[in-house]
Amino acid sequence: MPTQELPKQYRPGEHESRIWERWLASGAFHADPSRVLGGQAAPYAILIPPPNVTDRLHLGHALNNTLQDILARRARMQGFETLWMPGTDHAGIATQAVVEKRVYAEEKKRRGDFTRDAFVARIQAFKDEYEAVITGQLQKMGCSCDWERQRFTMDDQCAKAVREAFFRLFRDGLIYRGKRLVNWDPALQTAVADDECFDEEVDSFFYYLRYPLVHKGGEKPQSVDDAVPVTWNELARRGYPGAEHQPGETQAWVTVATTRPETYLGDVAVAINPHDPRAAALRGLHVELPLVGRVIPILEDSYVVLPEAMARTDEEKNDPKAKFATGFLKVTPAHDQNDYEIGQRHKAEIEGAGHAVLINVMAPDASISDNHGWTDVNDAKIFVGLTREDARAKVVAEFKSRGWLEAQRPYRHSIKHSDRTKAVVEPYLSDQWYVRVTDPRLAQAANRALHDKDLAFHPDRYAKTFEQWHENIRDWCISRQLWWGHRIPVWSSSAFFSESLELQLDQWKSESKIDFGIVDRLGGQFATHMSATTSVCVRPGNDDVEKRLVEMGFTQDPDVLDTWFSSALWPLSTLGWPGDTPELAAFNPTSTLCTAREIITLWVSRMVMFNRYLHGEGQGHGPVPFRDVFIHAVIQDGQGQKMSKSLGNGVDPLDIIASHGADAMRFTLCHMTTQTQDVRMPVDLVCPHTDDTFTPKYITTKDGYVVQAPIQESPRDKSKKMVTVYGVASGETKATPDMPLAKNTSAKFDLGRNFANKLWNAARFAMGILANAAGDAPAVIDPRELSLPDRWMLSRLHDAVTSADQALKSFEFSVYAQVVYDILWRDFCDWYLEAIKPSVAADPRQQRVLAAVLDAILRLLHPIMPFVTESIYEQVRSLPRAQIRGLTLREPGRDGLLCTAGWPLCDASLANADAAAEFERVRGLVTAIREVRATQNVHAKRLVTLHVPAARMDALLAHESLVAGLCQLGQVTTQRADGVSATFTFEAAEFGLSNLADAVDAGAEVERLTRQIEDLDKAIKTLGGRLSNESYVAKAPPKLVQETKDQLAKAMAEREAAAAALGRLAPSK
RNA sequence: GGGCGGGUAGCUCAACCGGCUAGAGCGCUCGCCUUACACGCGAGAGGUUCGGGGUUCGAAUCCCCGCCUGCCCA
Repeated sequence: MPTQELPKQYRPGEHESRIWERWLASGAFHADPSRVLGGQAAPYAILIPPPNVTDRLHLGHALNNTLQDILARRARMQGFETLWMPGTDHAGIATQAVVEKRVYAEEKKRRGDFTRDAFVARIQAFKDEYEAVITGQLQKMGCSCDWERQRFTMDDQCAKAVREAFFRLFRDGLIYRGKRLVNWDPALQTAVADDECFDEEVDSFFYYLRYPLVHKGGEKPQSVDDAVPVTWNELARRGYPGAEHQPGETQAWVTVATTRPETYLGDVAVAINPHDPRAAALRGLHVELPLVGRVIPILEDSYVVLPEAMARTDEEKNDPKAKFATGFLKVTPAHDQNDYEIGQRHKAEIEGAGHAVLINVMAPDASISDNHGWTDVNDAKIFVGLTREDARAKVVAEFKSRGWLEAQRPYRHSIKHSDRTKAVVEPYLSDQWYVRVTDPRLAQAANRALHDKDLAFHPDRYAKTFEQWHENIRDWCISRQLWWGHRIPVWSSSAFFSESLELQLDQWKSESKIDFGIVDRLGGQFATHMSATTSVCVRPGNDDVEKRLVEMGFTQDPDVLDTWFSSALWPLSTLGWPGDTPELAAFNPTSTLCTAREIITLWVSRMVMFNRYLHGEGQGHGPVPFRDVFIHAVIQDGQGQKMSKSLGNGVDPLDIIASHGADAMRFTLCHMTTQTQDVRMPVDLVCPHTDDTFTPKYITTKDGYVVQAPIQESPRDKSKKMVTVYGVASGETKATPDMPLAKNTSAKFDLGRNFANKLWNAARFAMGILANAAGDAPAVIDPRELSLPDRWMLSRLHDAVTSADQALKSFEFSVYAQVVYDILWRDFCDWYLEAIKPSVAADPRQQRVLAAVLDAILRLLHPIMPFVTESIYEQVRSLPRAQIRGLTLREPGRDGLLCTAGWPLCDASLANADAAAEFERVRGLVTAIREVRATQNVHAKRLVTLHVPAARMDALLAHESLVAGLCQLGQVTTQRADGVSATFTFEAAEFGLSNLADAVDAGAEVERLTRQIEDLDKAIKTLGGRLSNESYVAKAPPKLVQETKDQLAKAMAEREAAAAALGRLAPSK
């Protein structure tokens, strides 16, 4: 295409899809493990953090994937066999919830109206839809993934890995069944997820219950008779504040405050804050639960809220619970999440008192029951069988009648309810599966990777997050009461086994088809007696065994695995594990993982543990899944709120690609990725009716978030409306033909758009020169033979490549963006192109340098702006070339594509300090002349005359035409300017400019010179002050002192020259 | 409660080991449609580096105290 026909602006939409097709057709992104295994290339692999199929990607994902693509493309150009593995995550809870909502909204049907298989099919269809959307988004962004290898965490290959991993962990005793509190809907008798609940304020009461104090009896404390009452007199002796005011010889008590008195049946302790003045006096004492007779310890735990009167700080005083608190908290671990944690923290003390930490006093329908873990019922049998509401009334009545109810105060608070049934959600103990990550082969193995330097975080402070997580890790609950996910591969039976059945199971076990795990909390490994359950895990690929088990009366666990279980296997499953595949051999361990902070514990940690446990020699000694983990910033909206689906403030990358282009988006995102800061992204809307960009109206949600109002008016025509992403996401509005969805945009991306455009035009200009140029140049050019601008440009190129290499090596993405910005715009466009304009048409060698430098810059920019660079490269490639000694530009490997060309390599010989210094002088002089021209309003085209002090003429002569071209000089002379002229100082000498105009604005000159003198005076004062400080001269490094002296001398000389010029202009001053 | 960040120009962010008159982009002011680019060119204005103490010849940078703010884990 002739250059003249290239449009003046780079229009991304005209290039992106064509370039994408060329890339795909070339197979450039497809990795070949055999090249690694055959030793022809070193591997470089990145695993995509698989996005949830729940929703479209937003700008946070765009950032995440841009960074990965930059790393992948550069590695590919550097000659690594590069695999960027793409895929998506099934995101169990989130996806199922989204589909349930959608199905209800559209068909008014609930999950229970479908069979499990039918409903899973609906989710599957939803997943297919969003997987396609996400893939499209990534491809539009230019992501150079190996698309032929795309995976999904629930596809067959990943499912096999999940089954095998579960089997091995189960077999090795690292998976067990245990109890945990879940949100329980007693009406449906099922667990519900957090996002299936809503909070609602209800009017209720705080009840104040008195528990009598006792000394625990002998070795069998559960025997009520052994407990000895504690009297107020005794408490007074122990220093209990206020005890002396109580009737001395009667039994003392403590008062707990609770909103749920019926749960007292399951209390296992009473807790007090260690800072409570009463704590010391109570140490070692117990209380006896009324009617139940259970003797339970008094614990000290700082979770307990101090009553208002004892609060030590305003913060404590302002705790809303402080008004109601007594300082004593009943601890019911089986019926309250916070109490559960207190129970875990004080396990030993509670068990030391002779009973379990978890005492469940309810049946699944939330009625009081002694069949689900409660044994010491005693006189409390009067409550058994009551509903939780009736039980509450009766507990209160019983306490009251015995004088144990101290008070009852109205209290309004919010309570969790089930979406479906509106029933109050009950924290309820249920059976769950766990991975014993506390085993040293898992958690410790992960930390060892850090200490052995097999694994590194960037920035490295995140290593601490990783390390501390593993040090404090708790076993991982992996079961979820959902339908969407990997079904737990365990079949159980509580039946009595015949001998032949046992033989059959043993046979399968010996063939490694199944394994027995830890069966249940009773701990039986083998269950051949009635009360226990036998659970077997079936290895993948034994469908016949599964079938037979069902025939024998076994049923498969209905739960599915936590999504993170399959994500944790991502480095293995995507590469074909448990198969012995070339991909696995070539690319695991992978090279770099790019992700966000909160993922360190959720995902990074688990991948490290599983890879080390399951791969290679395994058992915690296997390889790490990746060597470097880069943690990048979080993109917030304009208000500093994190982008999220629920807030509806996520910006679709396709919107930005539409307004600015993919390259502009990528460049800007990369430019924002500094090491410490999260980034804010204020967005505007594009009116779908008029294409105007405008700032939307905002509203504050009831939760206090600031979001775009659901409906917006067109700025030019108020009658035209549109809806926002928030409006749709919140369900408040819907897009219609009259009211379409408005796209987002942000002026932030102008940076990248302008930069892409600058590159486009620089290339357009260079092509214009080079396409028409004639003349022969040597095939090999030695930089030493070149002109100053050429030598300088090559030296700058060397510096830029070195800096870019360093920046990317240390994952400093914004530095990389900065470096390429400066080399292209500041160096290549502002100075180099301007400098060679007069000479390049007639200088074939300079033409070769121009072509080579442009080519090198395209390569340097390709990872961050792949589309525009590839488009330009289509033409640059065909230019006549010469080898510039010291600069290596390897030819493309496939189809002439830049994405397969070599990363620029600059020999140290290209660095040229002399050329840099010399060019810097030219630049200084040019800038000084331009400043005078600007002050004097000299027209851009007017050629002015430069008057040079005779002593400086020789130095200048060599670069006269260069300077002349850069600031429109007509003549250069050693004669003094007479008549209409201006003066300026450069390198402490006085220069003149004439022929500026018909008259010189003396006032402007005086102002400029005066300002200059003021600046110099300031500098002289600073520098002089530094030198007059004896300690500075004595203690600072001599080099620095000398530097200061030189600077001072120069400033003083400049000041003198400027003052002289000023004196001539305005002798009176 | 534990851990990790941030507070620098009107805005968004830089500033390596403590050392350049604290930089860049946007915005602003002035002049230019200078045949690559007005998504541009040239020239400018703009900062008590959150507050207070300390260490040092020298502090945006290190230490202590305080204030504000974000995130992760519990």
